Amino acid sequence: MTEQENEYDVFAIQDRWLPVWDELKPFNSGVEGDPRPKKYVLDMFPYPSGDLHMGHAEAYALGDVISRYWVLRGYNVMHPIGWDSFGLPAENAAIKRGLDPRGWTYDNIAQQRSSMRRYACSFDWDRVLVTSDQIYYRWNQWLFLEFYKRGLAYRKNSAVNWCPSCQTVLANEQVVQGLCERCDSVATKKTLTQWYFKVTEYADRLLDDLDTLEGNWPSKVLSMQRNWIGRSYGAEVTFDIEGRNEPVTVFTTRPDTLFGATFMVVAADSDLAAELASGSTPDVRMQFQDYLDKVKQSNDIERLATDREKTGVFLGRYAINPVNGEKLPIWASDYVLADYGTGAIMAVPAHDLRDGEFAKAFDLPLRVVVDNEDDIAGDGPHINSGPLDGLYKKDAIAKVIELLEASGKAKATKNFRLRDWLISRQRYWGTPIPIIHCDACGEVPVPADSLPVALPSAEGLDLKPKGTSPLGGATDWVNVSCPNCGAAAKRDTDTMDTFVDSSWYFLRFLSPNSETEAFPVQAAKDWAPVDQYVGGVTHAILHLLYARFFTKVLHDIGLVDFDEPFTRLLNQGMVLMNGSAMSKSRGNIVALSEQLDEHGVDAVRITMAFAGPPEDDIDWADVSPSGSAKFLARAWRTANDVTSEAGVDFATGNKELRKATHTFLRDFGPLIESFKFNVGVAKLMELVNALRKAIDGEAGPLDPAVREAAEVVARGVSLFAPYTAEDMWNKLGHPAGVALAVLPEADETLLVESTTIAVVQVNGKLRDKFEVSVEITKEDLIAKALASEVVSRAIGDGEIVQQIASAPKFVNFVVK
RNA sequence: GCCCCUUUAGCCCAAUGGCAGAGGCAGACGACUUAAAAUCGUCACAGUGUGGGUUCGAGUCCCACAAGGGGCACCA
Repeated sequence: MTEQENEYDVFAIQDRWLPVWDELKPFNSGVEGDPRPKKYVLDMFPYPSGDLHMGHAEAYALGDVISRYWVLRGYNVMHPIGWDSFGLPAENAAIKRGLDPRGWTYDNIAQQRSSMRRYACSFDWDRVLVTSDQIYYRWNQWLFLEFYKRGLAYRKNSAVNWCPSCQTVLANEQVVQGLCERCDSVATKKTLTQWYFKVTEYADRLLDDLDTLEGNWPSKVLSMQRNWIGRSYGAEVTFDIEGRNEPVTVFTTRPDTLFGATFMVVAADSDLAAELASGSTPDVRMQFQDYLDKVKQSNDIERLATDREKTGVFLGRYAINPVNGEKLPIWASDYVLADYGTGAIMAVPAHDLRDGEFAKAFDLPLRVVVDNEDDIAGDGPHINSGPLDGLYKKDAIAKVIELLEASGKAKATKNFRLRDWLISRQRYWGTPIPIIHCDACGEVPVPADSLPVALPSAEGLDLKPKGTSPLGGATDWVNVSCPNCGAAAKRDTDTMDTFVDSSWYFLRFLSPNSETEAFPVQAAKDWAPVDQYVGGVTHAILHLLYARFFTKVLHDIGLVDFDEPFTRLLNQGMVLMNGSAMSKSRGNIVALSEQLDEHGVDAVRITMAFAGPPEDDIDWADVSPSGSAKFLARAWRTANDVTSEAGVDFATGNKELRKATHTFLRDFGPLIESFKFNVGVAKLMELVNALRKAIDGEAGPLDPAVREAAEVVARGVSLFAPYTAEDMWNKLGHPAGVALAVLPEADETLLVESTTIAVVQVNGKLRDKFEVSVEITKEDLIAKALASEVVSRAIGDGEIVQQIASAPKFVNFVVK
C-alpha cells in the first residue's frame, strides 16, 4: 500500500467515483420489472438563473438524504430533476445583452446540470425536463384547452395588478405588500382583458383538504394557505336603492347588526359607484370624479397603511334598510375593496372599527345594537334590534337571515379572500396561449392536433417591455386563419404565467419525452402522488396552491386518482451569512464553488445536514465545513484500518461494538424519517467514535465487529457524503454502489440490557443512582432505594407520604 | 392590529413529563514529534429568556410578559 492510499484525499476521491457512477446509474428508477416498492421523492426544480448557489446546495443535500435513505431501505426511488426555465430573468438578461433568452437559459441549465453532477445529486438522469422545451410546454397548452373546455379558463375585463417596471400584469399572489415580488416596483392597477383560471371554484376543497395534510406538511404552510384562501361565513343582504330599479347586495359577516347600519359604502373604484354618482346631482358627480382621481393616483402602499385617515364622498343617493325601511345615505370610499364580496358594504359604525372611523370622520350617526362595552366587535345581547333583542350573535344571525329569507332579502353565504388566478403575461419568454381570436367566431381554441403553438424566434422581435406582448410583433406568427371559419384571424399574443408550468411538472417526470400525452395515466397511478416533496418555504402559498388546484382539476377530469399532489412536505430553511440573507448589496455572498473547492463536496453536504433542524436557517458563519471534513476523514480512516475479509461472520465480533452498531441501526431510520438529519449525523459520529476506540483498543482491526461497524458507517455516511462513503465501501472490499447497499435491520437480541441505572429522587431532587437488574420489581427497587445511605440522609426525620416508582429506572419519595 | 414559530454552555445544537448533554465548533491540557501540522486521548464550561401555574417530578404541559423571526392585514 502506498502512502497515497492511506490518506484521505477528498478531491482524488471525487475524481475517482464520478465516472464510475455515470456508468453505474444507481438511481435509475425506470428499470422494467424492478421488484422494489416504489417511492417518489421530489426536490423543487430550480430556475436556471446562473450557477447553483448555497441555497441550492442545502436543498439538494437535504433532498438527497431522504432520497438516498429510501434507496438504502430497499425502495425503487424516483428522484428526478428539471428546470423551470421560462420567465422574466431570462428575458431581462436577453434584453440587456441583446441576446435570445434561449441562449442564456440553456447555457445556465448546462452549467447547473454539470454542477449537480459534481455535487453528486442522486437524480435519475433519464428523467429530465425543461419547461421551455416545446415538448413540455405544448402540454401546458393542451391542459389550458382542457381547462377552457370546462369553463375553468376564461377571459374577463377587470382591474388588475400591474407592474410598471416589468410592464406586465401580476397575479394577486405576486404582489407582496403592494410591491411586485420580482422587482419590488410599486404595483399599480390597470383595467385589462385577461385570462384567468377559476381557482375560486375549488376554494372550499383547497381549504378543507388541508386537513388531510395535517402532520405531513409543516403547520406553518398549512396556516399560510388557510390564511390566503380566507373563507368567511356570513350573509348577502339586499338593499333597495331609491331611484334605481336594481337593488344592491352587500356581503357581511355580521347580519345580526343590521339594525345598527346607519349608512352604506361602495368601493370608489367600482362600476356601481360610478353609476350611482352619474344618477346624482352635477355637484355630486364632480366631487365623486375628483375623489376617484385621487384614489386612482394613490397606490397600494398608501392604501394599505392602516392608520390612514378615512376618506370618501357622499353620492347623494339612499339605500333602504330591509329590516326597518330606514333610509341610509350611500358613500363612496377607498376603504371598501371593489373586488371583495360585492364591492359594497353596510356600515355599522358602532360595531366595526373601520366603519366607526369613517362615521367619525364624516360625522355620521352611530347606533349601538349589541350590549358589549368592552369589545365593540364582540358578542353580547342585542338591543335596539326589534325581533333580535336579547339574542346573542349566533342566534341573532340565524334569526335575521330567517326573517329576510322569505322576501329574498338575505341568504347565508360565504366569501373568500382567494381570487381567480390571472395567468396572462405580456411578455415573450413563456408558453403562448393557444387561442385564436376571430372577428366572426370570437375566441377559438387551437385544435388539439395543431398543438403545439410554438413560440416564434425572438429574432427581429422587440422584447423590451412596453405593455403589450412582444409576440404581437411576430406578424407571420400572429396572423392565421380561423380554425373554425377560415377567415383571417389573430393568435392570442399573451403568454402564460410560469407558475402554470410548475403546477403539474411532477406528473411530467413520469414520461418527460412523450409526444403523445402529458403524462401516462397508469404510471401516475403507480408512482404519484409525490411521497416526499422538498423545497423552500418561499413557495408556501403560490406554487403549492396552484399545484394543488391543478391536481384537483386533473382528478375531476379523471386523469389522476388522487387529489393532493404532495403527500409529505419538507421546507428547508435558508442559508444565511452573518445573520442575514446573502445578497450582492450586503456583500455577504458565499460562493458555493469556492466552498466546494476548499472543503470538497462531501464536507459541504454533510455540513448542510448537520447544521441543525432542516427547517431552520443555517448561518454559514456558525458552522464548520472544515470540522465536517475532519469527521469524514476520521470515518474514512476506520474503513481503511479494517483488516478482516469482506463476508466474515459478524456473530463472533466484539459484543460492545456490535451493540453500538445495532443501537445505531435501531435509531437512525426513525431520525431520518422524522427529518432529524442533524441528530442522525451525530449518531454516526458516535458510532465512528466507538469504532475508532475498538480498532485502537481490545478488539483490534481484525475483529469482525469492526468490519460490521465500518460497513454500517459507510452506508450511513452515504446519505450525506456519497464520495467518502463509496471510497470506504471500496476500501472494505466491495464493488461500487454503496448507495444501493440496503441497510441491515437492527438485531434486537444484541440490544437487550441485563442491567440499567436506576435513579432515586427525594421530593423530585436526584439523590442517588445505582445499577439494578432490568427485571427488578417495584418493591425491590423501593427497598433498595431506602437502603441507600444518601437517600435516608435526604429523607432524614421526614415522613414518606408517597412513593412513586417505575421499575427498573426510577423512584421518587415524597417526604413531609 | 390578528395569527404562528423560536429562546438550553462562548457558538451551532441534543434531550418518549423522570440523571439537563448525544454530537460538533471554538478553547485548555496530555501523548506522538527534534519541532510543528495532522492524528489519538483527557478536560472545563450552563441549570434551560422572565414571572406564575399544573404535577410526586417541568427544558418539555398551561397562562402572562420580554426579545428575535415569519405570515396576514381597511377582506366587511
